[in-house]
Amino acid sequence: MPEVRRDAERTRAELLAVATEVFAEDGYSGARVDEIAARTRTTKRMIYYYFGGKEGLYRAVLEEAYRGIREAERGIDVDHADPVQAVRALAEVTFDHHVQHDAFIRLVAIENIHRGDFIRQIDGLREASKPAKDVLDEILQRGRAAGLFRDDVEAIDVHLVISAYCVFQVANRYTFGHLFDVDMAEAGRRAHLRSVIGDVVVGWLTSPAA
Amino acid sequence: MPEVRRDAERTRAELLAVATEVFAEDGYSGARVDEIAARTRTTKRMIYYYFGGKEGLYRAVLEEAYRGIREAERGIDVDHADPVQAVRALAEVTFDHHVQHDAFIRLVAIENIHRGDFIRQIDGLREASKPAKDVLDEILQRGRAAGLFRDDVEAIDVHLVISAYCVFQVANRYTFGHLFDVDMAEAGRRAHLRSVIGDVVVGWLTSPAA
Amino acid sequence: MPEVRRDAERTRAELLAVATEVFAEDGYSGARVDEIAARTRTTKRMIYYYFGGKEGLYRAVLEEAYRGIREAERGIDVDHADPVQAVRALAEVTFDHHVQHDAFIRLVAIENIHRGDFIRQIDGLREASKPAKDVLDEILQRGRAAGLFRDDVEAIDVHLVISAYCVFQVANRYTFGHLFDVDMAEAGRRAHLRSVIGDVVVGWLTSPAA
Amino acid sequence: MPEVRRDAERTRAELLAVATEVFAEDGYSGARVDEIAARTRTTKRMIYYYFGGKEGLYRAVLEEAYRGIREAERGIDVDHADPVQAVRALAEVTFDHHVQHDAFIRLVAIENIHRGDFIRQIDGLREASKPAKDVLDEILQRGRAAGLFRDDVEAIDVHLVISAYCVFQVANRYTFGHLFDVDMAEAGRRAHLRSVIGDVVVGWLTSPAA
DNA sequence: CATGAATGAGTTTTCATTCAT
DNA sequence: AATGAATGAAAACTCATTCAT
Repeated sequence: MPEVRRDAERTRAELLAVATEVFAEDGYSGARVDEIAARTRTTKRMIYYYFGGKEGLYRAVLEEAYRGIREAERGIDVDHADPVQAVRALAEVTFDHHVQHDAFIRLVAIENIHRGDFIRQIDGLREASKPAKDVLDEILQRGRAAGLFRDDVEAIDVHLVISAYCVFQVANRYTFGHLFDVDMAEAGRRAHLRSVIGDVVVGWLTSPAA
Repeated sequence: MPEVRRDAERTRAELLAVATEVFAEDGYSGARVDEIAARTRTTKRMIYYYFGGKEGLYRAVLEEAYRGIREAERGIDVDHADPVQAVRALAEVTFDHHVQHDAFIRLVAIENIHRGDFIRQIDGLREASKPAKDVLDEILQRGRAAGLFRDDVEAIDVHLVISAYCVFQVANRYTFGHLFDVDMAEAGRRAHLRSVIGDVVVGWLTSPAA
Repeated sequence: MPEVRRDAERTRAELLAVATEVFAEDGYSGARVDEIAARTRTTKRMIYYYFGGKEGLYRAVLEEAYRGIREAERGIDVDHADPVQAVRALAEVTFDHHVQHDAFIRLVAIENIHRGDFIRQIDGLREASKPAKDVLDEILQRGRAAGLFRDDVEAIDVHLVISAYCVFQVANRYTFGHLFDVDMAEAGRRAHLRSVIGDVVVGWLTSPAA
Repeated sequence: MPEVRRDAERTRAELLAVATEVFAEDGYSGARVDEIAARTRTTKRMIYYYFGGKEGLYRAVLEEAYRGIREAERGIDVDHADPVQAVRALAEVTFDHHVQHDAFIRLVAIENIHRGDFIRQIDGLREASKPAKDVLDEILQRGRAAGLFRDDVEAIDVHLVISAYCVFQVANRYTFGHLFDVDMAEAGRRAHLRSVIGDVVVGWLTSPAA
């Protein structure tokens, strides 16, 4: 394996890692190509060499971030026999996952500000997102079959409820925290927040259908 | 009545209105002072005259936006005798409210990217946010007293669940919609989404305490 | 006497006083019309009304400052019978005068940066400057007649030596003080500096002609 | 030897040279970044690249100017055996030096208008200024030892007297020249002015102590 | 692959001055 | 005589990108 090649990979990876931080921190427009390069062992020129420019770098960051997240999600395994326990565990694990991936959530918020213009250009992302829903699907089916869950709720809706809660509690913690004078990141409060989403989903799913 | 004074107000207001649009559209860094001025009957110079600069203008936009939203919220009135009906109505009205104030939600997302640096500098916002929680408080108390609601849930948590759902469904609709191939803004889907948050909250609150 | 007229005078005088401070502080280019107006009870518009603009105001400031200084100088009276005592007294009084009129000296420095462009436009200044030399002339004549002073020194040269020393010690005190690590404005140092110029002039004048 | 590197030096040096002229001519506030760039083979952008901004450029100009002057001063050599001749020569050489460095003196005046704010930020300037005093110290000591000079005069005071005269005669020549109707730069006048400072210092130092 | 220098178009900000009343 | 609002030209500064080596 040519060592040059390896350096190239390393350079690319370093650029990507730093760019992820900077874009997550300052947004697309707020991020500075100069700053990204400066935090690296390489020079600005390499951004153009490897990624074609600022936009290409941002796209690469977004893609890499989604891939990393999906990878991490695959590690999530919720094989409780009891569907109620399973869905609560899934909610909690999702919660933890979001807390741990603050930078990713910021990138997603930024991408939404841009109306998803860049994410649409990334291939294969949709496929990678399927498993998230499939796991839920399976739990819901078991729950319904056991007469534990109401039968008018679809996996995508449950996923939406869980995602919304988990994302919001990280992404909007500054404004929400300020307005209601709570520190959303403080340990005790976090534990409480974590328990709430489980209660919400279980309470909802186990209530009688409308 | 001095007409001069009124022109000043008009200039200021126009600047603020246009700036709200532009900041919501492009973010703080992405917004261009030139563009804001160009969409106005005045010149760039007036931004500095009235707001001191780009940052001052952004701050004024944020403040004005929050004030407008709180004002609108005060119009929300949910006086159902039945607590269950009341909380569902509140969730749905909140949902509608968010759908209607897309620009505001974008501003809030932008402000969270900036870690709430500017919102903290605006006085009196916290006070204005209190009513939102108070309305819920009252409904919950009635629900608990009637033995309809579980008694281990606080108003702030309900508010969080509702807000998270309503905000997410607007703010993250581009990425979520893309990944799961749904148009979050399409009428039928919107109606469904609207009914879900009611189900979630009612199901949760009427389920047995943990 | 119409009161309006009096207010006008007061406004003009206030503008002039503030402008003197600001120009002396920041130089011609560095001074801000807005700042001058803001420190006044009137508005910017009055600067244009009374002085035609920034330049006119500066010219008025310069003229007024020179007039004030010449006025003050006329109060200087050195009628010692002894020419040696007289010239020393004059040097010391001049020293004190400069120390007291820091702002004026700054204005003169500023005007010299502008190569005296504005001072040349002020009429009658030359006439007002004559007395300064005349006083010296008289002392020198008495000193020469008494055989105390060398006879190859002219009043203008003595005036130059005294002025140079007195002005420099005020005007250049920041750079000179910094480079040689002394505080030129400290009381003890000031007293010493004051005595030096007397020694210099007396020593020079009483030394044998070349 | 990389020619690229040399271009960088050339660009920097050219910028500095032109900036020196422009700042000396128009003062800090009066100088225009655009004008400096225009007189150069590079663009305005390079000022920010190399000096960070207008202020950084001004600071660099000031530092460079002082260094150049001190360098030139080191060339001044006054090794007359006779202390009287030596001190007169020093005064005259200093006079010539000031006449030749008009731009530097203007910069110093400008810096004093700014109360020495920038000079204080330049390291090592104090050290570089020491030799000026040391040369005088040595001459004075020899003069006192030979019984030629009064023994109550310190080197710093002599330096002040000489500097004040030489600087004033250049820096304030416009106002002084106008008020007393003399052309301070005319050759005959210059020669006379030059002889005066020698007379002053020698007369002073050789006069009896107070 | 790598790098420091350079660039031009754009972006924010400032300022003396004038207008309408 | 006075005032707040408004202006346009100019000034400082920034940024993504490219060049020469």
